[in-house]
Amino acid sequence: MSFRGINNLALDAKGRMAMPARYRDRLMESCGGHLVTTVDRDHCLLVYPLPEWEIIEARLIELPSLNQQARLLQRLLIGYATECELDSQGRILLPTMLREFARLDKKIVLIGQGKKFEIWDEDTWSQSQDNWIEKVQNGEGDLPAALEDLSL
Amino acid sequence: MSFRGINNLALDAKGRMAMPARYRDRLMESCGGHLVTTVDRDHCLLVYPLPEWEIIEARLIELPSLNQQARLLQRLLIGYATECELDSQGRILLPTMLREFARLDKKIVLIGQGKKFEIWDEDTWSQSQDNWIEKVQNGEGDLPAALEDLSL
DNA sequence: GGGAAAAGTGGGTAATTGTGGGTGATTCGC
DNA sequence: GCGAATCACCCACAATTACCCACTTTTCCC
Repeated sequence: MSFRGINNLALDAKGRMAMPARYRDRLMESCGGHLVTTVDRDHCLLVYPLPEWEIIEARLIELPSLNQQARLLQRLLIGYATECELDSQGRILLPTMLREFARLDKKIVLIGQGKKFEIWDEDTWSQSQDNWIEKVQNGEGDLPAALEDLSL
Repeated sequence: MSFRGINNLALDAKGRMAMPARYRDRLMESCGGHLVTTVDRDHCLLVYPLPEWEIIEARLIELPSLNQQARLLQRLLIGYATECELDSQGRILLPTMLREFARLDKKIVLIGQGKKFEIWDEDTWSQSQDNWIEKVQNGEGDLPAALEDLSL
């Protein structure tokens, strides 16, 4: 069972985000409301249920330490990873450092992405999106083999 | 058993679409009225029975996370994917964000496309159609291998 | 063609959800 | 040890959503 869907939300003055009600039950079941938030290369935030995060983290740690790319990934993802718990009203507090990293203003976008969520600043999201659609349509960039014969 | 046929429909003031009656029985059987709506690159919406969608989604999630193209596709398709249930009158509510994405006005077109449906804004639909026919006639664009030996 | 049934359309109400803010407790630094 | 800042919980309001009912139009059958 995976997370999907897009939500327009707002941060309150304290930097809290209300997790949409439709996800809450599932989150309480799968991780007791214990979440981990970290950053992504394209300046958005990632939110994992703790157990899922631990798998990812383990994989990251095992990456070859001498590889430059691997080290950068480790520093970003593990470095910024912060535990956040759902409060009694189903909100999580996003730490200041993470909000700054993703340049989150008041209006944000939360999207389900399978095992995780992504959080975007609304402006960043809509700007990037126009870009993507263009790119995807023009077929810019290399298609991984797995995509070549994807039938929707 | 696949969905086919084209339907001229209208959204009501709340953004709901009445699923044509001839599909309803089949939809109730195959997924209990549990549908998933998401977006497509050329600004229309896709509607899948939940089980069908889950297959697609699983494939998308397994794509390599470091590939740019794959991430874009995931964000669009999984990000926008929203569960919609047929209500007691056989309608589905299309979320505001999806309606905006596909620029749906009042008059829309619903097209059966095998395992899924496509929803277009009526104007977008008729314009695009003219475009395509022209392009196909002029033989613009490359044919992927799978199309080269397609026999109609 | 007339009647009945089904389908499409519209709207009201009540419950849920998202958002904002206040207050007390705790923690951290000085 | 004290003050300031932060954090967690509580309550309240506003907007949205889901559910329900009623009306109009079309279709199908007799």
